[in-house]
Amino acid sequence: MGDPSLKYDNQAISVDCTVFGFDGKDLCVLLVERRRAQVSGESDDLKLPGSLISDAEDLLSAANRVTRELTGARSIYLKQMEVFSDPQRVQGQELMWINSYYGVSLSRVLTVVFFALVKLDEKLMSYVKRKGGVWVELNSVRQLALDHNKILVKAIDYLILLFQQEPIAFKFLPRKFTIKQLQKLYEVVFDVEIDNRNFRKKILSLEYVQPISEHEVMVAHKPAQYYTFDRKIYKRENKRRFKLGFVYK
Amino acid sequence: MGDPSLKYDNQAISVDCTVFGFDGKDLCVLLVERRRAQVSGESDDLKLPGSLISDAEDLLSAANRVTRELTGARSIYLKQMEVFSDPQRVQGQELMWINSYYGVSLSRVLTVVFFALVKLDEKLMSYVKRKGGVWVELNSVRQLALDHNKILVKAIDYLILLFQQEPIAFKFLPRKFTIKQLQKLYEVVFDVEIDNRNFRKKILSLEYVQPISEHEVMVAHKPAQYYTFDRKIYKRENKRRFKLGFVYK
DNA sequence: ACAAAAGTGTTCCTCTTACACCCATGA
DNA sequence: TCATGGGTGTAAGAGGAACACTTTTGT
Repeated sequence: MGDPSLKYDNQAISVDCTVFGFDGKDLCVLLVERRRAQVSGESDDLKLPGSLISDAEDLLSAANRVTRELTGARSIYLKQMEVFSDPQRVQGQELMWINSYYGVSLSRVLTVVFFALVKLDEKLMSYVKRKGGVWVELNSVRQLALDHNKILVKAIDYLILLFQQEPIAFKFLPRKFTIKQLQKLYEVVFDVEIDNRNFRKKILSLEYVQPISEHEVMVAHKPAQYYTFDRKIYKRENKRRFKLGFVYK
Repeated sequence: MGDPSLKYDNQAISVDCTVFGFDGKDLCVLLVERRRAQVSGESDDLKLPGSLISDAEDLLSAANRVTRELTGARSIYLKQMEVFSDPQRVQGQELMWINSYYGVSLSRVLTVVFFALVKLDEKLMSYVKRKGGVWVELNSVRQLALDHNKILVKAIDYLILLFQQEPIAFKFLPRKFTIKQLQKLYEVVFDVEIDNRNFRKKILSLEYVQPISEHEVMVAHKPAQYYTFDRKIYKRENKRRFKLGFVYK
């Protein structure tokens, strides 16, 4: 038997999702209002969408359930990020709220944070609005419920890291996009200005970014070429050749 | 109240630790024998060290507890990796074993995998041996208990990824090491051969790897210079300048 | 003197940077 | 015709890759 001085019961697990979107200008995160009718007076506040998980589901399914309910989208890019496990992370009023909301009586809740990326199109925006979600530009996020500010900070770091490891930029953009849109996205994520000639060269050298025979229409300037991300080519070309670059600087 | 069709009870969380070490020649992982006196006949098999977590501890503390018990070492590099949450990941005999071992009755167990690196010195080796742990060279790992082979595969991927992001190589090596030792480590991790002239140049260009006034002794060849990892310089120099390299290839 | 591993330099090539002007369109 | 953003080329520099011989020690 395990160490008898330890107790192994009464813990619950939730998922919280940090859903990011790019509106062409800024990075936004999806938040929901916490309904706290049961809890005394305080004004409602914002939190990341989340849920306790049920006996039968794994974490990814739970995260899919949460994001689907709020956005209507079925195939969202989702990645497990980190577990927040401080036994004191939820207590007092916060814990009471969870217990009353879910009809349970837990003494602690661990949360597994998922990281999600969506394309912010009209359809999705209006679905989210109907469901009570709000998109908040990252620099405008104020105090969130629970420890969700802390979670968001880590998720932003993780976003920047992932951008360097996988071509996830395209998860943010419509199927057809211009190089300028892509550049703007990189500029926002890394908070830098990028020379567009160099950026073009770089992107055009990636074989998995393919021009399509379509241009912008109805714009008061030279219409931009549309490009598309070719997943098949990416998968094929993705063997990187040997370089000493893997030695950490 | 949450979706009343879901049930939120009877779940437990464990940590499992993939502890890696480098013996100068190979990468090894720390395994323990599962004692299964209670379970019928089968021969004991190997697993990753782990434990259910208790009500009062967070995950990192639990991982520290597990690794400390087995290695005697107090300050081990530990990093949370991934949660394995398939509701069916542990069932039947495996689940019975957990329930009888810990004196609980759970219907599922999630596990949070931690990733750990240690310096394989004499003291640690003998402590581990006394505690019943074994170091197994990565290519010699056979069938493990539970889903631990799956976990190990992910942990190895993660090791390779981390090597490119942080200078964790030094966590494997003694305080003073030779460039050849460091090179061998990179060769094993990335499974490549590295030209030693180029590798030297690269390492000597890193200001945080400092020569000390000490050389190998009692070797039947030109004694190698010892170097050391200077954490302070690393922290200071760690602002990388802007490069388009962040655009994913 | 020999075996064994440490240590050293140069050339070529690729990738990154910095930088300024013309082009196509709608209004 | 003008305002707006799209699209283009070149030269200089930094870093990575390929490559073979000399040095220092113990035996």
